[in-house]
Amino acid sequence: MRQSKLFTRTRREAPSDEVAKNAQLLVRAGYIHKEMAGVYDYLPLGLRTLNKIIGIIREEMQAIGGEEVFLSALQNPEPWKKSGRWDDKVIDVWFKTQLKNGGELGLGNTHEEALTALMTEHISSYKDLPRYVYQFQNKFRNETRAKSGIMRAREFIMKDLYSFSADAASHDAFYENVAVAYENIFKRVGIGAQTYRTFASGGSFSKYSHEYQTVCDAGEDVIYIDAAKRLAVNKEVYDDQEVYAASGLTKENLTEAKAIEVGNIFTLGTRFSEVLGLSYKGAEGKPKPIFMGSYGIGPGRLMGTIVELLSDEKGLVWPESVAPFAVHLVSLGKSGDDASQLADALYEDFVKAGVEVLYDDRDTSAGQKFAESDLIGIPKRIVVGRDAVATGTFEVVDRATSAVVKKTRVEFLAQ
RNA sequence: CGGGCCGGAGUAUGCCGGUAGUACAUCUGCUUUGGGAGCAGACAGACCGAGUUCAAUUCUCGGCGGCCCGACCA
Repeated sequence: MRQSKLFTRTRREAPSDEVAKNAQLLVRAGYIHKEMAGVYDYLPLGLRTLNKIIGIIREEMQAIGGEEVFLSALQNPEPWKKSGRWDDKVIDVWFKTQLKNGGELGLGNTHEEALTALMTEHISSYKDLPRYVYQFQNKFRNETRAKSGIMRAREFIMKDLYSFSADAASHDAFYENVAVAYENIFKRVGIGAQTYRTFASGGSFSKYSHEYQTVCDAGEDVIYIDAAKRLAVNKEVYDDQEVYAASGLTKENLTEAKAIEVGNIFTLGTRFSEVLGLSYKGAEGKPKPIFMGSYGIGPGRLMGTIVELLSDEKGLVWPESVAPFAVHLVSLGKSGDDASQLADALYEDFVKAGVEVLYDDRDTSAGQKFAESDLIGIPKRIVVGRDAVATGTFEVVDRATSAVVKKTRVEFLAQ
């Protein structure tokens, strides 16, 4: 798209009320806007990156047999009362509201209840199993303290996957499939090397769960890592001997680090299926509760994590896989002159070739364009100035490494 | 939820119990155009309420909002 048509502006300075690096840079570059504490809007560039992340997650969910749905954010209290989680003392982050006629509603903070209740209409036999259902939905959590920019928000998008299996053994096999899919996701968005499968508390559901923790000083969690085994232990279970028995880790070999929880995988067992009546008939005709799991990734938090890890003093630095555009075409010409006409032609070529390109066609100074381009963080910058007009070659600058190569228009078109 | 700090043009910030100053952004004109250009001009501001005072943006209290530390995070 043409940058002259992009409504967002960049800022030279970070807002005084943001300390978190992710929020400072994303606000400065015009990716997000803060609506209130813990509530952010995604602007055109930010939405493109968010959708890239969502696209990668979706591909990996499809690859392990996930079926995508979109459940409502408004929650019927009934299934929550059956599971015992409607009470504010049980879930302290509830946002609740009323219907005009006085009935109560909740804003979904997770979807185990709603989906489990829904699936009772669709699963009744062992022949219907397994089922893997996921969605991208906004979650609402009335956090007592929102913090860290988009990392811990009160309204945020979450990919939540739920598995419905016949028994623990088939559940365990799928659980490992999800683990592989998650590792693919983190690798593909550029944080694979810093992300560890981490043993964590299972809460009220099971003995322990797994989190995916990305090592980063901005993180809220403390983990203990065995780098060779690519495994870690969350501080909350650091003193739990069962974790070491299950993981094969040795406490003495672990090193401490701060980390961001970018995903989690949970065994739920029959905790929800039993109270909500989700069962199936086996071959012998007797009803059995379905064995469940739940698996979350917050695409917004993932975006913030990528910013925390990869950005530099000049601004954002996106991996190609999640960048809002593949190419930032920067024209140094003034509208109508040779350089500008050359840039226009190259832009048209890219558009025809299906290359995602942001074209800075504005009449502003070169310095401002470069500074803004660095801030926005698109992986490749192509500069069209006097040199390009004189030599027919374009300077291609790599945002991450600052490496420069020269290419002709023919070479671009051949790619 | 406990503790601390903060609230001023669109953004960032200096000073101040007595005419709210600066930079950037925006608008106009001229000159510029390979690293957030220059000059001239213009537009634009004290969260809400109460109290103290001759006088409050400034001090005090309350509310609302924001940030940080801690607790919490199924």
